[in-house]
Amino acid sequence: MVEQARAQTEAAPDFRPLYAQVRDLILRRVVQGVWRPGEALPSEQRLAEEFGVSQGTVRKALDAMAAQNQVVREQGRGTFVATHRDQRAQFHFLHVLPDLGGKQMPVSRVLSIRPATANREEARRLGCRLGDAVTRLLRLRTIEGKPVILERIVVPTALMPDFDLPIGRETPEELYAIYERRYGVVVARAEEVLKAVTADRTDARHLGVVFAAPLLQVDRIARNLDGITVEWRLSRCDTRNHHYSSVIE
Amino acid sequence: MVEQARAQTEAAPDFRPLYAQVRDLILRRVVQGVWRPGEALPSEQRLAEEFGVSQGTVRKALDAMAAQNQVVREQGRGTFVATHRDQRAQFHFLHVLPDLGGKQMPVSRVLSIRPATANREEARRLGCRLGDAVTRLLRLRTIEGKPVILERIVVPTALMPDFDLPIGRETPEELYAIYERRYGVVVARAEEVLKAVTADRTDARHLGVVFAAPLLQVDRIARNLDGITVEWRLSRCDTRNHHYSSVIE
DNA sequence: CAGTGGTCTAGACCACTTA
DNA sequence: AAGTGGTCTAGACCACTGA
Repeated sequence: MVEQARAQTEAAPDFRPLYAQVRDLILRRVVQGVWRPGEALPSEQRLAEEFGVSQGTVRKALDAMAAQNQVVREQGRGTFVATHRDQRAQFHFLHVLPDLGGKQMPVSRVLSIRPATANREEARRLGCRLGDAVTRLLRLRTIEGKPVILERIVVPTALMPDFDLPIGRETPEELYAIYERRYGVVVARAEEVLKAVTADRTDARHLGVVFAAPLLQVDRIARNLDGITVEWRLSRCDTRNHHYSSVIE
Repeated sequence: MVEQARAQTEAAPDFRPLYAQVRDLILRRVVQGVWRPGEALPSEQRLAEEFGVSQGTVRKALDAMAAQNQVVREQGRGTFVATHRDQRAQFHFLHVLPDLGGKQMPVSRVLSIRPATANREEARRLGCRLGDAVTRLLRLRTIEGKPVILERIVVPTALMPDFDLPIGRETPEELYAIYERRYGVVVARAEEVLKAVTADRTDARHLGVVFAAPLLQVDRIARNLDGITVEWRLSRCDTRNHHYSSVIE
């Protein structure tokens, strides 16, 4: 197995546990698009034969991946590459919910979308160079008819060329599902920084709050399976009737 | 094993996987204080013999518990009941951090502490009856010398009788470590609801912000291993130079 | 029915800690 | 050296899915 790993990854002996090596080999193939989101992986037995390890070792690798939402396992059916086009994943990155009433997907409308070049802050946050091509997006999300979240989104053109969306109309698909379908870019992880801020004129107009009203700001960096930054998103939320939900366990 | 489980839990056949039954048996003993926080559990082999299952099944149960931070496993040493008196656990429930500069434990000072009876809201949040005895606590936390978090904390007297703390002085120990040491109450899980609010007079005075300044409010319900609510905490944070950090993966 | 993942077992060897 | 958890294997049987 170590030999096989070497053959595929370029020398460099690897003394980590076999299951960790197997996990990374599978992950690499997912990143390369050998198996696309939503598709089935080969069975544990086939993977074990291919990698020259026991089925139990493959199982441990896949269980670890399932724990990180990288694959989904279904008894009797198989193991599938995680996808945002899937009910399961819909709410994983959505933490803003109504105070009363259950989970419900917000309705999203694009206010503006246009190509630009990364300013200093965008370059820093996206990990690209100053002046690199990006797409800037302003989006309003409403929950149960009420405007709740105003989002300023920046994506690097290098990863998502010619990114465009219809303006004004309801966007039928989740943004991360669109990244995935159009570009094969899979958001696997996000880091969020939350602060309380005051509404500026733009916030106030779109969210229907008074100027300087308190808003919850969510600053999110989204990364793919490789850890590459694929989006910077700055959301401002009216939390009078909604909240950000977090569980620690 | 199913028979043994029955013998210990009172009839009721259990068709769940063995490892899940083993996990719950171990969890119950931890809740009952058979093994106290920080203490070592018997080895996998001993537990396997006692429960009449294989070592692999006990391992799967303990691995699942370790994944939920209920136990800590150390190669060559043993498996230990999780404790808040432990560097590892210190930051698990602390999500408010300085924007610049690494993690650092806040300094906590009690402003007031007094017994009371649960009002309607407290009873609802704590899951106790209106008028039940509680202890109310007002606490200020400073990070790098700056006041950052003002906390209103309510704990049920039923779980933590005669709860008291010195006022004004720096509290040397974490509150959850105190719950654990004094009462054997282990906080295992918390649900947080975040909103942006405006500072009232009390907030403004203690946090050094102007009246109506935007603050991040963190409303937390803390539960023990059994899911019993052990604390309601309403924190208001000045997020001008600090933030609430959240990772989604 | 064949094929998949889920559970459970038994045993081997390794890495690490403690004495 | 003895005891612990960590890794890896092999094989059995079960529960579930879909043709």
